[in-house]
Amino acid sequence: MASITEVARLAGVSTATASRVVSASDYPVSAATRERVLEAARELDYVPNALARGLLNRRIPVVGVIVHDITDPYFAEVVRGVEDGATAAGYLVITCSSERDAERERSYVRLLRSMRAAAVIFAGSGLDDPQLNAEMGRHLAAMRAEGAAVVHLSPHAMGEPDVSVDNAAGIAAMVAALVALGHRRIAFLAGPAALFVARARLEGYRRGLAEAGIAVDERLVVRTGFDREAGALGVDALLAGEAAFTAICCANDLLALGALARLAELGLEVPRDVSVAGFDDISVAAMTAPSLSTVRLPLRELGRRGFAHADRALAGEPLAGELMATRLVLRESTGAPPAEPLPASRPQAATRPTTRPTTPPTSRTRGAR
Amino acid sequence: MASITEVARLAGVSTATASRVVSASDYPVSAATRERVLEAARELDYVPNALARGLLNRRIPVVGVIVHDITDPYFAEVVRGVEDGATAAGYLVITCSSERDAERERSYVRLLRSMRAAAVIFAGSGLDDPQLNAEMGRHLAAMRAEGAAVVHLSPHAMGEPDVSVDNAAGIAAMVAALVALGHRRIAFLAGPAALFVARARLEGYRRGLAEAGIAVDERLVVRTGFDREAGALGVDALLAGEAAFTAICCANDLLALGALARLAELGLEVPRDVSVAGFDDISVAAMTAPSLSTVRLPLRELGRRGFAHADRALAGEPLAGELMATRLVLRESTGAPPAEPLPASRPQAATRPTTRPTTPPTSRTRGAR
DNA sequence: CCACCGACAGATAAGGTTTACTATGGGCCG
DNA sequence: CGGCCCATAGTAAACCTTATCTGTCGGTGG
Repeated sequence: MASITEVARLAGVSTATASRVVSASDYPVSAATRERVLEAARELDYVPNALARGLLNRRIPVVGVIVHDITDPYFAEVVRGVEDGATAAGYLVITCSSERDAERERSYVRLLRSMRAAAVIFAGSGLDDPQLNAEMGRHLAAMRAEGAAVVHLSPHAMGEPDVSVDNAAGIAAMVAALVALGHRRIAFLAGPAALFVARARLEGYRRGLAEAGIAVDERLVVRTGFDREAGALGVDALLAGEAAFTAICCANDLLALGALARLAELGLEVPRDVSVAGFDDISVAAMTAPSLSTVRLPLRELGRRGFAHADRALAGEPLAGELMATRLVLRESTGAPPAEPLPASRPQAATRPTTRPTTPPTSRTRGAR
Repeated sequence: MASITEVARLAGVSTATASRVVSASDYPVSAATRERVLEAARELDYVPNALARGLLNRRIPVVGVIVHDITDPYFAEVVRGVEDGATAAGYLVITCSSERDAERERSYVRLLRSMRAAAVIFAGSGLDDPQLNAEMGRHLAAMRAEGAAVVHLSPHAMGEPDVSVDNAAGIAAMVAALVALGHRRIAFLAGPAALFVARARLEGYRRGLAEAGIAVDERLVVRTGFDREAGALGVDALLAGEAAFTAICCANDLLALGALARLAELGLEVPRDVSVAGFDDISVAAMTAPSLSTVRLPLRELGRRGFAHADRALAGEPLAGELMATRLVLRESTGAPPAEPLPASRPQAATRPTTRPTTPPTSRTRGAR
């Protein structure tokens, strides 16, 4: 592997001169010398050693993005947005998928710190775990002190996100849309209680109902996970409960997709028997049957602005938080409420078969419930 | 930012001794000294500088994964598999999304080379572009010469992939399944002609038909892109043609999803009027209406084995190519062929409306065609 | 009792790059 | 015609870590 020393020797100049040419410094070098150096570099297939450069600059042009799960379309979109910005600015993007494991997240942050990454962008929301957050807080403070940028794109333990989406307003708008369709009894699959972003969305649900003058029935608020399986379980929990509902509003699309699948299994038709709404508008949402009413988040743009924020921080420019608007997307899964709300008084409707029935679910009529 | 020099000074030892302790070398250090050093490191919140280490080792514990598009679920799965292996082995994963831009891919490879990445894994297939591949070939040869591992998970210009999936056999199996259902006239949406993986799949299509004793009707082989939009266009092209077909086999799931959407728009029912099959089994495939018959690829495992291959290469162990089997997944989009094959003699069925009609597509009966 | 060995610690070079500082001319102003 | 500045080139230090080599000291075998 050719080093700059060899390039310099071949060109018959000092390493300093060679460095000035290949690193495009503004130090004056005569045209003839420059050409000789470039020729030598080409000859030797010289590629500068980013490690040596980084060692000197105390920083390497890399930004790390920490996501919960790279196979989740939400995060994939955000990462892509970060890449848009970062690549244009000459940075390389390192995607770190924590698999929702705090230990792994911590070790990624440590690794990024050890390689002097210029910035760390947290795409996902933090968990409310005091001990964990204390240690993470120390790490992040140290990174900032060392000149790196730290950006949060979702609510987290250390406070408000730097760039984010108005989660609460988005859910409130969806609740308002459901109310406009005639719903008064709207259930909410709230996601994990410890996840800050889920809290923000629950807050939006409460606000939406409050603005419509509807009291919150706590029995209709179901704590769940954040994936499809959790959506199915949430439906089961609602059907097993006593509180009536005509619509299910979900804290994210994956929950809604799970709810749709479970409702179909139970022979309930959407939106005739119950309306279902999601949040995020991941690309699948338009392709299900029925297609999913949801709230579109500008995820790619979120990633772009997240990087832009980091870039400004690195340049020492003044920073301001940003909150991006969401957009309501009404598709087929929402409609007018049924004459008679769920759940009907059939407790076994809520027991979940452990294996999927081999016969396709028969379409039950409402009267059958 | 504390360096090992400061740790050593605080502990009252030389940098050499401090290094031996913090880098877990097997050089003997007395227990008392070791404890003093560890205490000092804790005190100063010392994090070793990966750049300095890499400069010395001529390699940094990072593997780069080059994908076409990180938002494509296919690649997201593969990346996750690579991460599984890499994280366990102490490597950090850099995901590089080339956005199918050759220039960007080249610049990523250059960047990875410049930071002395231990390995580069190409998740996607190469394009048949001789000039481009010549230059890429030089880069990769240089990287290998410098001790880095280069792994291909799909067919590419430089020959067979190192670890891959049996694309041809998978498609052939799907063709056989369609034949078993009674289909004889099976169309194929083949993807981009220049993409090596698309060629392998086309080859599988030909083989499948040959094994069933069916001659290939070249009019039924449609060159397309590799995304949903291309699937819709492929359906249009088939309907505009003269050759009869009762099934559409697609080179990937995104094409099949596009085909399903377009067929629904045209009022054709799947599988009653025509069967549709995909390839990859991305997670959406199970959630569409009708759900998609497809071929499951062990994508996450592909990523894992891809890393394992790189790891062996770095350890200097002997290497052997691996070809992983696929699995047929028959869902709702395939069935017995209709009595009368498509296309019916209505040429305007193939003209695509530029905007989606505002009224939902009415369900036309077969007799209406 | 001496030579040697093992356990441990320190000094130093090397890895590749950039940059502040130094050096050498030639041209220009006085 | 001499001093000075500018353009250009070279020298060497610094970034941080680790491996190699050297040194010391207590102990052990002959």
